[in-house]
Amino acid sequence: MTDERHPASLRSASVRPGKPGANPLFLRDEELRQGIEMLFFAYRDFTSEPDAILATLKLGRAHHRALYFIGRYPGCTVSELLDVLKITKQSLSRVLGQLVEEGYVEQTQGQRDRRQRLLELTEKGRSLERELTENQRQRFARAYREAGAEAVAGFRAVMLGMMSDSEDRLRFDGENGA
Amino acid sequence: MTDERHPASLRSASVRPGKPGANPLFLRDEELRQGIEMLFFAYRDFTSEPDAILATLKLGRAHHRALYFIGRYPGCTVSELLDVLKITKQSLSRVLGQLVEEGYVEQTQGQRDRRQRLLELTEKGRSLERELTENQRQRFARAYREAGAEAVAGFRAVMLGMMSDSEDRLRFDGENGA
DNA sequence: AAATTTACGTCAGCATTGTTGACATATATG
DNA sequence: CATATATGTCAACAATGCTGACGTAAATTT
Repeated sequence: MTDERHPASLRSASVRPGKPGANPLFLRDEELRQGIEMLFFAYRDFTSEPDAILATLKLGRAHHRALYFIGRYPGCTVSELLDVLKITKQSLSRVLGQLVEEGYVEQTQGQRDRRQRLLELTEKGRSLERELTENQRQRFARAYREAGAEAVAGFRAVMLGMMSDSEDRLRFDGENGA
Repeated sequence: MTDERHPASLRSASVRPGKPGANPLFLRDEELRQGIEMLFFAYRDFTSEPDAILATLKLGRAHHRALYFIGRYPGCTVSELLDVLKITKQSLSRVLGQLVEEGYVEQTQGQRDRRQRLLELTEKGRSLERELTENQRQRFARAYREAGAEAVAGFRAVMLGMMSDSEDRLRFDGENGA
C-alpha cells in the first residue's frame, strides 16, 4: 500500500463524508444518506453470490428473478410476471425463452383463458432456483437472527414504506411476517 | 382485464405462493422469502425515479453511483471509489471519463502521492447529484417517518447483517444513525 | 541506482439486460 | 363481427458489467 491510510480509508481522518459545518440539517441528512448507502451495500452483496453461480451457467440475474417468482407463484401468467418485475415483455420474453429452451421452465396453456401461458418450474428449474435462493435465504436468516425479532419488524416497516406501489405492499399485508 | 382476478392477482386465491403443506419450516421459509422480495421491490422502486432523470441526460445508474460517492467523499481517489463500488477499473473508467468530459467531475493530482487522481464534483456535478439523490432521500425520509425511530434502528441492524464485508459495516459503526 | 510494485489509464471485444418500435396470432369479449 | 387482450417475435440500440492486454508515471524496495 502506497497509501498510508488503512484499507477502510474512506472512513479515516483524511477523507470525511460531507461537511458537518454549521448545517442544522446535518444529522437528518447524514441519517438519510446512511440509509441510501446501506441499501446499496446490502443489495450489492445480496446479489453477488447468486450472480457468480449464474455466470457459470451462462445465465444472469434476470434469469434468477424469473425463476424465483415462477417458483413463488407456480402457474402464474406472463402478464403477472411482467407486473411483478416491471420490465418490458420483450426483455422478459428473451429471458423466459432461454429458461424454457434449457428446460428450467414449462409453459402450459391456460384452461380459463387459452391465450395465457401458465408458467411452472421443472424439477431442473426448482433445483437451480433452490441453489440460487438458498444463499440469499441464509443471508437473511443470519441477519434476522443477529438483529432480533424487533429489528425484523422494523426492517419490514421501512421496506414497505420504500415501495411506490400499494399493490406491492399488499403482497405483505398479512398479520404475518413469520 | 380478461382475467377475472383482481390486479393484485398474485395474492389472490387462485395463485398462492409456495406450498404450505405439512412443512414444519414453512413459516421460516415464508419469512425469509418475504425479506428477499421486499428487498427486491424496495430497491427496484428506490432506483426508478433517478434512473428516469438520468435517461434524459443520456446517463445511467452507474453515473449516479459515482456522483453520489464522489459527493460523499470529496477528494477520494479512484482506488477508493473502486473499493466502494466493487466494479472493475475499466467499468469505472468509462463512467468517470464521461463525467469528467461533461463537466460533472474534476480530477486533481494528489499532493501526498502524485499518481493519485483526487475526485471532486464541480458545481454542475453537485447540482445533478442533489437532484438525483433528493428523490431517494425523500423516499427514506417518508419511510423512516412512517415507520418510526425504533423501526429505523431495526432496519439498520438488518442491513448491516446483510453486508458481506466488515469494512463496509464499519462505515456505519458510529453510535450515530442519526 | 536498479528493480519492482502501485495507481491509473486505454483499447478492444463480449455478454447481459434493459429500452423502443413495429408487426403477428390466437383468443376472448361486447 | 369488431375490438381488445395475452402473448410472441424481429430488429436495433444503450448502459454497464466483464476479461485480457498493454502503457506510463510515481512510489517503494532491494
